[in-house]
Amino acid sequence: MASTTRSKPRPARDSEATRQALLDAGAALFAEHGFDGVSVDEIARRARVNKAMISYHFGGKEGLYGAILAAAAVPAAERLRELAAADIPPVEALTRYVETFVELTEKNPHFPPMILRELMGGGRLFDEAFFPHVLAIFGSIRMIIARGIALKVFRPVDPLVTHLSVVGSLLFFLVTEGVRERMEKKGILPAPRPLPKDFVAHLKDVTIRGLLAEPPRN
Amino acid sequence: MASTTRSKPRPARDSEATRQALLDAGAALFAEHGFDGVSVDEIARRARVNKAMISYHFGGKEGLYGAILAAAAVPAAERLRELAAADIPPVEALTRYVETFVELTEKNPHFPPMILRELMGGGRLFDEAFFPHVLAIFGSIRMIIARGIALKVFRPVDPLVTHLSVVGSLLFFLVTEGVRERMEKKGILPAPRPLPKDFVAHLKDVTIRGLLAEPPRN
DNA sequence: GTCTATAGGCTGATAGAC
DNA sequence: GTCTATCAGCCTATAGAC
Repeated sequence: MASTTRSKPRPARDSEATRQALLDAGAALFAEHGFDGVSVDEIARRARVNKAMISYHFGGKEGLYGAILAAAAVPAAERLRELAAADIPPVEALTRYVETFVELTEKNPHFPPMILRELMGGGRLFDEAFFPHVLAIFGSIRMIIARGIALKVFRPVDPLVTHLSVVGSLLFFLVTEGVRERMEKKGILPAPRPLPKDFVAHLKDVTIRGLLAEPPRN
Repeated sequence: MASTTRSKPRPARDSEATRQALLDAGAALFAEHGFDGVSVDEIARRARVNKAMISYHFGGKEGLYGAILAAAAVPAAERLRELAAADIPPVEALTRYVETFVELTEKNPHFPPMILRELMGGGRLFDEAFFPHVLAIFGSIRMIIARGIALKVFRPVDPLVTHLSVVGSLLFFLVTEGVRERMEKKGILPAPRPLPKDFVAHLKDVTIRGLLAEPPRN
């Protein structure tokens, strides 16, 4: 795994670096413009790599796209699934879910736009190995909410609807950071640009208040 | 406005119908696949119209796209702006905002995906006549929230962050109806598919609880 | 207003040299 | 593993007949 040690005769110079450059360039471009909005020439240029390498390493444009999606979805699904399975009080679990989600997207800011595009579009990769991971990511928070209701910590809301509203507002916030940044530069943002941590704090505050069976003392 | 009366000599057979067919077909396809994911051939085929008509009536693919976006954004912005300007108690205004938003998208289900794609993407049409309307749509709810805070009906939350979370979850719900429909058909949806009215009810319930200065009696 | 035919550019993929 | 050269296919736009 630690790549070529530079002493053996045959193996190549830098195969892993090429792969990674393509994954990085592709993620940024696909997130911003969608699968159809990006050409393999652009990706190769940005990665400073020959475009034939996309076919060589990933079997083509679709293969690269799928690899990028999986590289982000698999670890995210794993961490969030663990969190949902752990025996943590519902309020804390919900909080940690949101924090973990944001933390994951700080490592990989291109994941939210890509997954949202997949949810909107016909669903290019929705049958393959990818779909179960999406289910895990969304299912985890749904389970946390359902558990909170079962324990009577939360009011008897609909878990499916509730998890959509929490994850939805979170995803929306994350995918629109770019617009706000651009608006701020133009000076047309009506208030200081909120940081992810501000949004997380708000979401925790308001949704917990909205869900709790026993309203907090003000 | 009532189109050709079929008696005069020169005017053409059905120009308005052609325009409308292109607007309808384009809206459906752009919403599902994005600007780059759709070819003018597909649009023309779906509209049962010759593709040269796109250039003739709208000056090209981009022109059609802009016309579709404006046709939905302009009336929406107008109605929501009125609502924000009216002197209505904050809780009711917030409720009506969400209801109006959903009602507007029932007339035009392709608007939420299109606007979300615009917000994510580099922003193809973001400088033109279109941008002010987006500002009005989002600004209206921000104003309602700010008013609620000023009147001490709502807790002193950040209006910018708060309106993002409300509109965000709403938009997310609307643009993911397609996936849930497909999942339901496959039998992999973990609960009965929530209708827009269920979601609206939930959003009203939970956000109002989360925002109110005086928590409601349970 | 509508349609056919076509131009000209760009797309993704690959064969074959190194 | 990498790169160059090249291909066939699709794309949008338009000139010109009706």
